[in-house]
Amino acid sequence: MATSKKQPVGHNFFEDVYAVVKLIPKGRVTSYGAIARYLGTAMSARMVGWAMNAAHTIKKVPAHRVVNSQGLLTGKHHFETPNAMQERLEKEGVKVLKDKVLEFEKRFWDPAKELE
DNA sequence: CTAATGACTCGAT
DNA sequence: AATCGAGCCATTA
Repeated sequence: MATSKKQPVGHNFFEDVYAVVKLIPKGRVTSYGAIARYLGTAMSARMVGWAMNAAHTIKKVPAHRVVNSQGLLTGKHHFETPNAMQERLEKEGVKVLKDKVLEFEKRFWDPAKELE
């Protein structure tokens, strides 16, 4: 039991990103670059976004809490519906106006600092 | 192997 | 404010 290896998810890279995203407190958001810096030099902001693309397939990651450095919901087009991302954020207490997180700096959750 | 792409970011124009 | 270019690195063709 539980000795199954060769999981379809053989990429550690993605799991690292998922782990951080899952740790984002409810009502908070973070950016791709922040996650990238926390994971290290082997990571780049683009890769985080790329990992999220796979994450949406798995659907176990609160990708709606990840936005770009401007607080814009850049990935909303990758959700089931373009509104899904905003709806979920508002549902958690994060106000979004025109695809942008309000009080982004206050909502911003930096893993490099919070997990320090 | 090379080339192109991407849910990014920053600085310059 | 808007646009462009370069850096970034994994994934795919």
